[in-house]
Amino acid sequence: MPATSADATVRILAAVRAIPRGQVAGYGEVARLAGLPGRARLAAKVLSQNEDPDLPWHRVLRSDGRIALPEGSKGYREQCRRLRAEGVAVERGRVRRPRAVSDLDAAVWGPQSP
DNA sequence: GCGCTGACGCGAT
DNA sequence: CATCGCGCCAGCG
Repeated sequence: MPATSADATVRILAAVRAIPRGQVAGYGEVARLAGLPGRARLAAKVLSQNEDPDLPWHRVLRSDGRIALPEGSKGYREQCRRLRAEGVAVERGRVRRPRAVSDLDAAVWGPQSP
């Protein structure tokens, strides 16, 4: 577990960066992959504060596949746009999961990591 | 130290 | 399948 909130932030950002292009993950998933089970809200907070344009924050959604940002907001439209640009199908503010997120475990922890 | 707030999650209805 | 309610965790005034 992270000793400081700064560590947690770094871990969460790392987990987000680990999401493969064209795939999506829930806030809870991201937090879990970051080694912070149950801190979905923290993951959301971190993303809301983030300013890095290279960070694939748009690949993070609610557990039900719904876009978390308020519909019609700037960020909402931006997220839709970026997702579609990656070939992700977005319908009625929701994302059709192209694939399972289970692959992320290997992407983050590695195939041989405990 | 306390209460409010939020880019959340999940079971119940 | 769409909603509602309650629980959770951190940040902030």
